Amino acid sequence: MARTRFAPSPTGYLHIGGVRTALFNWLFARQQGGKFLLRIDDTDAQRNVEEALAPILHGLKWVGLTWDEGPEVDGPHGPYYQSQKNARYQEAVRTLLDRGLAYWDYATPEETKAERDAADREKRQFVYSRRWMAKTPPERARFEAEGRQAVVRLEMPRTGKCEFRDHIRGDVSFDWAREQDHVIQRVDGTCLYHLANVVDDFDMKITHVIRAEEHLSNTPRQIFMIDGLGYSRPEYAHLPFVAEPGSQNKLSKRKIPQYLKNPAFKRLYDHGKSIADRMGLQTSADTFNPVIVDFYEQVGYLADAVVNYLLLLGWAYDDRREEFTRQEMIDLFTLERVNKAPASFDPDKLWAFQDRAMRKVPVPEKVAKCLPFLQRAGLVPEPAPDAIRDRLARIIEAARDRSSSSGCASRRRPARCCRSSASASPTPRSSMRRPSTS
RNA sequence: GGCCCCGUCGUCUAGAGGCCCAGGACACAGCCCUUUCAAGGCUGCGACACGGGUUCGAAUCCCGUCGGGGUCACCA
Repeated sequence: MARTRFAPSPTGYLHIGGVRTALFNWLFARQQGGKFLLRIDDTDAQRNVEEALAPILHGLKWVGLTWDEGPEVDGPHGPYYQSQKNARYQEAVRTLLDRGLAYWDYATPEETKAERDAADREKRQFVYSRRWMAKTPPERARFEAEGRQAVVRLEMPRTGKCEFRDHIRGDVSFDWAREQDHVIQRVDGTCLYHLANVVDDFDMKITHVIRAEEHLSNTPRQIFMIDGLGYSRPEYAHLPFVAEPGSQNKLSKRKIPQYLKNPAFKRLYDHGKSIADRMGLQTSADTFNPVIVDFYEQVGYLADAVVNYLLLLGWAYDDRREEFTRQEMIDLFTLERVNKAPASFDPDKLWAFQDRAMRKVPVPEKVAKCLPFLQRAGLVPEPAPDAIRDRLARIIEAARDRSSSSGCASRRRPARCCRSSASASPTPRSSMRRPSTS
């Protein structure tokens, strides 16, 4: 049975690219009749894991990517937080040590850095001298007598190649000699990401590792541990990045000012901001940001439209079909059809999906969807009187095409939207605009 | 810089040697429909990074170049 996972670290927000990674994992698991798990990669002990995790769980729920095992639902292969598994990781480290695949290293960070710098200066590849390597108790005792403390490093091969198959990239190979003796356990005994990752994937019986391309070059060291620990290798699929509008750079939540120079991105942002302002929402870049999924929920997008758009970022079914229901996505998705090149985020196209999807929403549902927005904006009293509901329904009914097309593709549309959502008078006109985007 | 990955219209993509002087979608322009604005319909603009091969034939295979990205932590 296929088991996939999405393993975010608790950063306090859910990146749109992360949603896509989660989506692909979810689709694959659902299609195979397998399980989709959520695991929290918090080996780097943080104080407010709970607080930093909440937005991520919330975002996944909003887009409907439910997990079968993980936080809140738990499961038979927990815990699903890496911070709770250090003993288990140390056990794996011991195994690697026992098998001679890892060693105690007594170099200080300064000494390691000095070697690295020297290699840099001489323009050669850095290879650790293993000068402070200790593999036997006497060696350890000697270094410890000097007052040194040890980390555990992998003793990586220095010849040969690491080869593996990737569902998206085909056969990939790396020279072992390029790999470093990576640290897997810190001086304080806590373990690092790669080790934890490998152990968890094994403990959780993950069969397919579907993750972003940035992990492609991390794969050899993980495979080294997987093989060393006697685990079986999962299948891999390294997804291309979601790139910035109009470029190949990885989309980043910190570059909003730069993205705002892109007209389409600016339209997307301004439209959202005008709605947020009208409702008195906080719009600092940390929370209100089109690179973060929350943005779309706050502004009133349809989760299905966002998901449908994201599905097409790096994946296509054929040369015609672009709209899919959840079930169709599940039935039709294949890793083999995922593109290799990075896909840049196109705000206009996202908007087109939202617009089209909105037109299909029945009036009563639209009323229900936009009511909370009108209320937050102070245009409708909190328990909405029936008279207002009726009137709202009639407004939306009467203006259906218009309101659904207020999100249409014309350049002026967003501007008009903004104007109307910002307008204070609860006239039919102004109140029917917002629904169109809610 | 080393290594790895990638390279079809502005953007997302279809294309697995002849069906392609390259198809669809978004955006853009124009026309039709329409009391208006939308929606819808139609038309247009617009790409195989470059150079060599292989082949009767290449976007598709091979080599090189160029370009872009990723990665090289006691981060994840």
